[in-house]
Amino acid sequence: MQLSETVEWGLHACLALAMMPDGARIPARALAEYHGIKPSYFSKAMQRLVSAGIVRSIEGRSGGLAMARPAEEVSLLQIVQALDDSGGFFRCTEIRQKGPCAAASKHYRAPCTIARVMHKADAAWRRVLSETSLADLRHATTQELIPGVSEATEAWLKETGAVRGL
Amino acid sequence: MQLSETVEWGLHACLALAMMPDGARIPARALAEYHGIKPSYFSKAMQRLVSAGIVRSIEGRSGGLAMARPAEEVSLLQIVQALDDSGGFFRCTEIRQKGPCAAASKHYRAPCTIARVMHKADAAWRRVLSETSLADLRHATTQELIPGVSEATEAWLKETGAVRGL
DNA sequence: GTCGGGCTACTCGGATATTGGCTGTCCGAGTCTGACTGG
DNA sequence: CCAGTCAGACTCGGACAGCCAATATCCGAGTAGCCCGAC
Repeated sequence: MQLSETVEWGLHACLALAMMPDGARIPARALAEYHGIKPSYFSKAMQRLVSAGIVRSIEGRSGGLAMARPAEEVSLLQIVQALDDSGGFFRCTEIRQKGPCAAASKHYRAPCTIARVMHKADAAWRRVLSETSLADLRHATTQELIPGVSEATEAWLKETGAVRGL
Repeated sequence: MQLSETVEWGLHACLALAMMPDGARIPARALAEYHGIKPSYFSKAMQRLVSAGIVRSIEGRSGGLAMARPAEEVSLLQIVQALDDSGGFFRCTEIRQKGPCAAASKHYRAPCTIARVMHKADAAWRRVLSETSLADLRHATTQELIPGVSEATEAWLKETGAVRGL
């Protein structure tokens, strides 16, 4: 089982948005091209982030995308869940109640032992992601820049005029 | 995103097998019926556990399934990975190297910050499951038995003659 | 009575359809920009 | 010179196909047990 590829896209996109100065916005098409992603499906992922209140979309001719909240108030878990949420990896279908030897459903109040362990693992996974904010990610990324990328990015943004609102 | 339903089946099946006395075996068909699962696809899940070395299959007329190893030596992670393994939930496709502003691939030795956090979350998930053995699960289950199920199970097994090899 | 052989029934294992959801694409509604026109 | 108006182009958002993997099913190869017959 694997997370949707849109999760990776959304994380990189949010990281890029969080690095832009306040008030700036960039069209989804340009953001996709910058990451080498096909824009059509990428915009669908951004839609989900918008409806989740993480990303803000500005319409119109010089519109684009921007973070809706400060990076400090956005956890990676929120991003991931907005893009690929099924309420946890493990879903207990209560098969212990389904066999020919099951008791009355009245007796199955507490979750079964298997579900408890699996949900504990799910919680551990979510915990790591909820404890990391987008600002943490941004800080770590700026600490280990790849040589030349910042300059190339700035030049590319200037050349294409993708960033607006400054 | 969600784990395959076969994971739940496999966990319950292994728990049931681990509760049987040594030397006993039960056909996959009976094990599926006991859990209220359609046998056809269930057997495919059991196949994977067999090829992973977790479950042993005895062929022939009075054949069936049994644990291949003691329950103490089987972690839940092994069961889950045998049934639904994709090498972790998050897969980094290195999109940071794919845009028009990427540097030479020589400079991307270390994993990117996003992948690092996601892999850390994956590790936390796997850790919980690797620290729980099937014997732990069996112990916890016997501590909180549902009233009447043990008796009904024993009667059903005797009635259908599903268990062999005693 | 005992041993051997063959038959039967039952098991697992893999080859084969089917379905649901993620992936990928497109076009329409809405809106901001910018220029043009009139005062 | 300035304000109002209008056309234009570009944006997001949702509706519409395609494809892959998980699901579901079936049948065949193989084996252990059991019955029968011969010695």
